[in-house]
Amino acid sequence: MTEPDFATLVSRWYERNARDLPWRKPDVGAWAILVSEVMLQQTPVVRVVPAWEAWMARWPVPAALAADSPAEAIRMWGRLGYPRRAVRLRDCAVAIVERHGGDVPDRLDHLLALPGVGTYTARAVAAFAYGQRHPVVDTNVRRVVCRAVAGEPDAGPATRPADLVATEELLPVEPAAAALTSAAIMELGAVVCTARSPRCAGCPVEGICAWRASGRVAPEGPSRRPQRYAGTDRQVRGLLLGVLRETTGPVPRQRLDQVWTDDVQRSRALAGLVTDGLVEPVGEASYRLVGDGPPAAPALA
DNA sequence: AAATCGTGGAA
DNA sequence: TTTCCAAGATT
Repeated sequence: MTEPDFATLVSRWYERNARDLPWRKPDVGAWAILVSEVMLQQTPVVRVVPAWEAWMARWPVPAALAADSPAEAIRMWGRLGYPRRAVRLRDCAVAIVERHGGDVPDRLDHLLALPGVGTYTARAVAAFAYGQRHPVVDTNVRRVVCRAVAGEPDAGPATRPADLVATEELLPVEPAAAALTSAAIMELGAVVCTARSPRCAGCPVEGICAWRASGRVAPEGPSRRPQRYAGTDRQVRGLLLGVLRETTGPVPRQRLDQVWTDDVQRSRALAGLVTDGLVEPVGEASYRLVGDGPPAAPALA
């Protein structure tokens, strides 16, 4: 008899240890999966759970979100971060209604064509919602595969085609089993094979992990580029949006001016929010979240 | 292809 | 206190 392979070991572990997340319930549809995947982009699970519950209660189908305003989507997004995702998710709902009759498409190419849906999210939906056999590679999977298979301390900065290939080779042939395996690898990276202090004791693949076998060599050199936040345009955008989010309708520019003293930076941040479709000018000296109120008066004849 | 884009909690 | 980083996408 042969030893269980990587996919089998991780899948068995997952079946006993998977977290009980709401979007993993057996009856959730593709829309629920899609919403969760977008919210989880760069945002921790613990913060997503309540936001996802509220979002799904309000907009249980794509058509419901598509019929509401970007402003409402931005408000419901709350403080999940990267609020462009809220606008894109609504754009995505509109596209699903227009192109696919209101149903989340199951084809990878159609998914990839949706706003805010990239390589990871498209594959995640195809696999987790529709049970298709596609490698689903996020930062967790990249790290796990990089360590366990290649024996390297860390993965590259972004998902590359080689990562998809390396992951695909680990998946079982049967589509449902492959999808389960992808979820399992992701979960392993999230709770066991973590970035900072991996808990190798209790890892289901400790015995066949290349990184473990080589003594868990540390990453070389100074880590990645600094990720400072204070004083950046991002912070200013966040402050501006915070005011607009908590106010209904137009906000006088004079009030927005109070969130940041540097005129140049504040103006640049506000212009960026407009460019990104989050904010729109109203009249001469006011701004509001996009669609937050009646549309601008049409030109009179 | 490197930069940009929020937020908050834990180490 | 500072630093790290958490299911990426877009340009």
